[in-house]
Amino acid sequence: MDYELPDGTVLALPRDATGADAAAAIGPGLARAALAVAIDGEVRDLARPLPPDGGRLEVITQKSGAAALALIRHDAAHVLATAVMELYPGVKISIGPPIEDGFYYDFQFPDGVSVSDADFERIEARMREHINADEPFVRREVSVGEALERFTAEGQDYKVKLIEDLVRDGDPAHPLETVSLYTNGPFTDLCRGPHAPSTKRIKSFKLQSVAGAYWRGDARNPMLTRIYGTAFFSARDLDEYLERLDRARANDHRRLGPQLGLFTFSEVSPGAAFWLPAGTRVYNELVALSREMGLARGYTEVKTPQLYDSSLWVTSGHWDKYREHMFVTESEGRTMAIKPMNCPGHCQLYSLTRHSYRDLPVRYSEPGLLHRNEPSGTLHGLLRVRHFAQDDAHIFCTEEQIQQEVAACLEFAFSTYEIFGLDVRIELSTRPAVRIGDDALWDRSEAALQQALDSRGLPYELQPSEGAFYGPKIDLHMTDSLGRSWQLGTVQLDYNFPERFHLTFTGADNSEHRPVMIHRAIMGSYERFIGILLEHLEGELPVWLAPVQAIVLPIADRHNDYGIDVLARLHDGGVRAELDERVESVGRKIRDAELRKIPYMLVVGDREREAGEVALREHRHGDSGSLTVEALIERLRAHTTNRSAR
RNA sequence: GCCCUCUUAGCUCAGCUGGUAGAGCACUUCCAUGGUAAGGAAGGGGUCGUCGGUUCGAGUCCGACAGAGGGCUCCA
Repeated sequence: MDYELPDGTVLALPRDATGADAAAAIGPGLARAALAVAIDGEVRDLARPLPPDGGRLEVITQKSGAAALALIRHDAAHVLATAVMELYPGVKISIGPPIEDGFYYDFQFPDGVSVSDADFERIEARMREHINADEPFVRREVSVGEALERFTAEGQDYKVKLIEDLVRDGDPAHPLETVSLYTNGPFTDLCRGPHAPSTKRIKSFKLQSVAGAYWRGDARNPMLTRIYGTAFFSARDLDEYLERLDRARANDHRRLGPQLGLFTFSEVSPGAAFWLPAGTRVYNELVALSREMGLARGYTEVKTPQLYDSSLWVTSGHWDKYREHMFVTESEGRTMAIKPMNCPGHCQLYSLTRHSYRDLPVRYSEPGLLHRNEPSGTLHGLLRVRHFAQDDAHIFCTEEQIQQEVAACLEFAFSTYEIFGLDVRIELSTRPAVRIGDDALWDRSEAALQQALDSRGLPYELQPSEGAFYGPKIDLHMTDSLGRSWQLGTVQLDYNFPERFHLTFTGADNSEHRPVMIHRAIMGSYERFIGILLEHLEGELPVWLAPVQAIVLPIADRHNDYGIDVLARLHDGGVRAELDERVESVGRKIRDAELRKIPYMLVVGDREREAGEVALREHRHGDSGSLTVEALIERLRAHTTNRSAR
């Protein structure tokens, strides 16, 4: 049988040769290093015979990157289960896959038994014994009946359910006859594989956390105990990874926010930030940016009420679908609810006046305060809150205008992200199974979104049937410091609200027509955006956004008067500046300003007073020489006007 | 909402198997008047998240509640 190697040479092997044979045929060093082989990209155990029809063959070693890591992490998950089975008799096992940075295994512990990270040491010790014992992973194919019998006898209900599902979900034309089992030491698991040859290949591992996870990811199912861990080919790689996590934690916005005096939280209002003066300045700058950019793009700002009679929510459909997430109150016998979104208010506003086709598109924007009663367990710093505002807008247009409006939204969005150097991930979500509107309408609207993306040459991930029931959408995502993905922007087509609110415009034919609505946000919520931005910039806000742009640092008390003079001129020049009048050494004042990440530090002493200048020190850059206050203001103004980095 | 964990001074954290609270930073005052990341000294500050229980005695053990953290589900 002939196999093509990555370098293009062809390897001829006898029938029934295994992956290990292939590696050995290439070289003895490779045979020792081999973990698995990939045939046409499919990773297989070394011990398995190669597929008889040949193909591209690649030997997987620890240098193979993600594929190799996934292999030993999967191995580690099995070793974890091995240790847990031994230490906790009666435990039920479910699944244990490798994931992005590690692996997990889900268990159901016997009643009254719980596991916490305090138990990790004991579990890890047992795992280490199995790794040091160099136990081979042995694959065996058994009949479905035998596997069911085995796991039923062992009381492993979840494994039984998994096999039953495999049978049920299989192709009826070719019913599933066998499943594969992997054995390492005393442990045998239902597993598709592949695995490395033996447990010894796991060079370095660590259990990280324990969490609850619903069986099959369904909240109606029992909650299992998930143990997370990670594994690497060397202790050094593991240490590096853990250090990277630590650094990421230092850039967590929940740490940076209070540290930089931007915002803080209090248990008297869970899920709502208290914005300190410095943070409020940042927040207001972002609102100003959105306002300025919207003005240039034909948006008009509106203000709509916070509180609405329940009848409005009945009309919008929120009362049926979203009520438990709304804050509801009573007044004079009427049931009122605080808005969780601006759209119903904007529809109401649109419907209060008549509209001609000549006026479309109408683009209402409003940084309105929203409240959503998010479940307590989902709250997360600024990234998931109950009280927030969005750079929200609703566009009412004709069907013919959809494409151009969506394209304009994307232009708006990417012009915004560019200012911050954010690299967003784009998702296009199409029609869900349960939806309103006929398929021709969906065809057109999905095509409009797709064309808008294509015309800008933007790569996107298709999310089939993930659209809203009222229309398809484009979502724009960013990751936080720990790699978790959060939605910032969104562009959603909506045929539903115009219908429910009986929105109309008078067409050229002098009859009434239904407009289409586009919901769009770019930064998303200002709260979330600031959180993501802080993590992305490691707390170093650009000069135009910095709460304090410059701080004057007099060298000694006798320079305070000159400092006051400089400060006044900076304020006159529109610079957000402070003066450090404390009785401290200049070294100390510099250190404190550096820690506050203030972009410009202005040291003033005898020389500067004499020359009528300031000595400029830039955050992270150090001494930048002296210049006049006017020159400095000019420089700051330039950065602020074009919102450049520094 | 569900699972596990955590909650000690403004912040970061010590406090062994229960005997009655401690450090660094910050803050206040005083001295030093300093040239690019911490000058020195003294001092103030905590009903140990809340409520209840066990105990002669609870920051320390148990329970409930609240908030936070990591996940899961959810995010129309």
